[in-house]
Amino acid sequence: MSATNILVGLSGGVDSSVAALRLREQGEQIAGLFMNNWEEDERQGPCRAEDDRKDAVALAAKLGIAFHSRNFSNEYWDQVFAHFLDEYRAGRTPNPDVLCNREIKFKTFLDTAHSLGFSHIATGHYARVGWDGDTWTLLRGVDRDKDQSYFLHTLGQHQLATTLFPIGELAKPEVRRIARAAGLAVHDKKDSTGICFIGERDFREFLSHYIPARPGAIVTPYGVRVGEHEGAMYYTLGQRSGLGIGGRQDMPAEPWYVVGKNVARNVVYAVQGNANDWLLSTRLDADECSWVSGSEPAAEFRCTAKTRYRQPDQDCLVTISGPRCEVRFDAPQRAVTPGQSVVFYHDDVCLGGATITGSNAPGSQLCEVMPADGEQQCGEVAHA
RNA sequence: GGGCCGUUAGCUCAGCGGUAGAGCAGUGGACUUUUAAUCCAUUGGUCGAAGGUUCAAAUCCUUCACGGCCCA
Repeated sequence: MSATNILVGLSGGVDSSVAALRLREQGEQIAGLFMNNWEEDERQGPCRAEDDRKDAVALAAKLGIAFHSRNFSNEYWDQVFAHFLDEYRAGRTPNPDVLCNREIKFKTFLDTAHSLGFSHIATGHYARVGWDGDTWTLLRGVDRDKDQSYFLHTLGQHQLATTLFPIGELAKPEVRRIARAAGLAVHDKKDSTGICFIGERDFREFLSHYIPARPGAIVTPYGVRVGEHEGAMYYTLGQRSGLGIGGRQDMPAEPWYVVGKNVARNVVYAVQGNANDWLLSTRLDADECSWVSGSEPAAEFRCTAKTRYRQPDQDCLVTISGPRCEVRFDAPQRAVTPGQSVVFYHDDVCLGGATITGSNAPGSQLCEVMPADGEQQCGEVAHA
């Protein structure tokens, strides 16, 4: 690769550090940019973003490259977080990191790089960019366990043409080994998890700062009140923890799972057993289809898909209709959740994805099949 | 008024002479750049109360309290 002018997104973690290191060793002209996209409440505790920033600064110094810093928190709030909250209010379960990549890392950051005179950007994602002689392709990271292509499925030709993923060919242990060999202080830094830029949180507590609690009933699909929740929008399909439902007479001693919810009536439906039928679906509907190549592979095609991150690929048939698509799975899927992304693959190639709007899981039909008398049942159970 | 059954961790229950267990819930950790799931670990009880029998009682006896059912 000829010498290009690359701006590397530095997070202060191992992955982006090694990404920068590799480019540097390849003789590329690079600079680093650290972004701060979330203003901490900073009530107490050390500010993690500040520590990360120091790590990024130290790395840039060690590599002898220019260091830039930007605060995109306004953009993050407007383009990612506002939508994230709207989705929760509407009872769906959004995926902020998919949006964050589309709106911040591969838009705001990319634009910033261009305006600073850089031709390319690079990040520490576990994914690869390919060229098939005609179009750019997005490939899974070689480390199947860390692959992050799921979060990158909204990238298109424009982004991939100017993006490098220097560690996409590496496995995580190798990345750490390289970091240690190069004497990078962050070689054993813990992987960051939680929402990108926001971090690991007690999720319900975090959400409650933006969406006020609204206690209501947890009900079986048959209308039996089995517990109380803090607000239907705080729960997601398939969720077990946080329901607080103990033993009940005449019911098996199995854990309870959310199988449906009705935000308007503030009811959460729950059933016992991890893989109960109420959670299983064989097809889903999705909207906002986006294709890496720029257009859908065909009006109808077979491929594999993930309905959530780190899920094994599932065989399916996709049927396109405009911006929407329908996905039929060969085997039933558990807890297909509106708001999450369904991402399509042909082997290692990520074709694109879409936002799930609904499925044919019995539990997800509960809102509709609980009409007038259902209303009554819900009111009844409130003081049962 | 009489009879029977029950009262053990937050919840549902097991233990039925040698000073307590399970599932669920909860908590912590692992995994994980969403939310989950999953896995591992773990907190928690003066066994309704008071007497008595016994070397020893959650376990036997008596009384009381509170539930539930049945007969009048």
